[in-house]
Amino acid sequence: MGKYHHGDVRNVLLQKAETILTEEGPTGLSLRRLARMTGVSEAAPYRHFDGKDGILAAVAISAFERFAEQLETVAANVERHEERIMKLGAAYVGFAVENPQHFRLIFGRERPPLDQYPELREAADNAFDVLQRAVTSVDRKAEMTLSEAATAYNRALAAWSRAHGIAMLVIDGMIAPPADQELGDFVLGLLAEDLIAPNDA
Amino acid sequence: MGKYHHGDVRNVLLQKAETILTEEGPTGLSLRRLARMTGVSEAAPYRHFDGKDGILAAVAISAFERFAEQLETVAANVERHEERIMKLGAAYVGFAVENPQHFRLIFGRERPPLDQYPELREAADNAFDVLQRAVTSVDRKAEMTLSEAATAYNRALAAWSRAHGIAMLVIDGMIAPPADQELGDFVLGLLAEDLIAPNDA
DNA sequence: TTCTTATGTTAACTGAGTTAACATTATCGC
DNA sequence: GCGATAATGTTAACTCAGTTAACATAAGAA
Repeated sequence: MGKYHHGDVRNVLLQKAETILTEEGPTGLSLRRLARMTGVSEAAPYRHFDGKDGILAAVAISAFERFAEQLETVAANVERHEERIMKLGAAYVGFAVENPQHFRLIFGRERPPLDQYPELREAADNAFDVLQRAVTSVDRKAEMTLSEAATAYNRALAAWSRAHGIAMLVIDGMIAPPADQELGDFVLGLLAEDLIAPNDA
Repeated sequence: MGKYHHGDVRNVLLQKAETILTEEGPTGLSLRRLARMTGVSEAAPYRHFDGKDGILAAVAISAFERFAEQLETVAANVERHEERIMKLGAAYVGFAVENPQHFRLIFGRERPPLDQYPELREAADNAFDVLQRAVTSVDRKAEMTLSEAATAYNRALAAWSRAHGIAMLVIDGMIAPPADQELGDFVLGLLAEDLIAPNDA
């Protein structure tokens, strides 16, 4: 005789969903299990979310928001352009390492289709905007020629790719920092590796 | 009254598994469906594979092999070290773009655990060896100091990360070549972006 | 108060993974 | 050739997931 309308089911579901996602990833997240954990009937979640994708979308949205916030903070607090790119990359990888499941959720194939969740699309766009602005904005406010702009854009993409690749390989356990090195230093080292001119033959 | 022992079930299953994986990814691949497509009972696949992970492992192994082959071919046919890294990166991304589902399978979280499939581990290790050898081997066979070796290793990781990041972002639809550019040129451009010394302030 | 909406319930359907129990065919030692 | 054994196939069942329909009750507006 579960009491009807305890009024907070949606939030509780979201909360538990966060927990499960963090611990086991989207595959382990099942609506039935969620319902059981919440002490509510197995169909109840459907009153609050548009099926499994719906709940994943909700979680993904908040993940995108945290992600964007963290990047924004870093970007806002570093003056030099190069340093900003580096720190941003480190923050990018840092988020991935601290929240691997969320990172996978927002980038991977399990992410609900953006077309079907406008708020999700918005959250995603916003996060990428933060990234892009932070990377492309240069210190001096000189006007750029078209080709300079193109170069800046490509450099942004290249930087993003670099961070993304490191993040992915690290959370998938393909590469790891050597025993005597902190993760942060390791990442910064890798990011720097490409910035240093390899002007050998 | 399906005839017993038509003798090729395993291969047919693998074949169909390839097809489904290519078209829909690992989620769409179901043993029951596979069995139905093959015209065999729904439990039959379990005689040939160790459950779903087993069949995924088999597919992943062959994917790793193709991947390694393609990288090897590229690495073997380019003399200059820098050019080899570039071409290798392009091939890496090329494989991902041409076989996105396979690429995801061998790198992603759906990949069966390496611990449980020794042949899979072997295939994986082999592919990464190819990569690493190709990237770290330098033209001149000078002996390296320890710190030089460490640098070379880090540079290899950086190059790998770069290619991996581009591959991921492209197959996940996060970045795309501009309309007037071929994918290959686009990728080479991004790869080069980091190799060119950005020696501005 | 009564009508409507939101939110909860139970029960059912579908489809997946997996296993057990059983049946048939190959194959190998004799 | 023949019989034991392994390999390979079958059916039937179990569990769990997602999802929906039909129904019940609580809250709030008219």
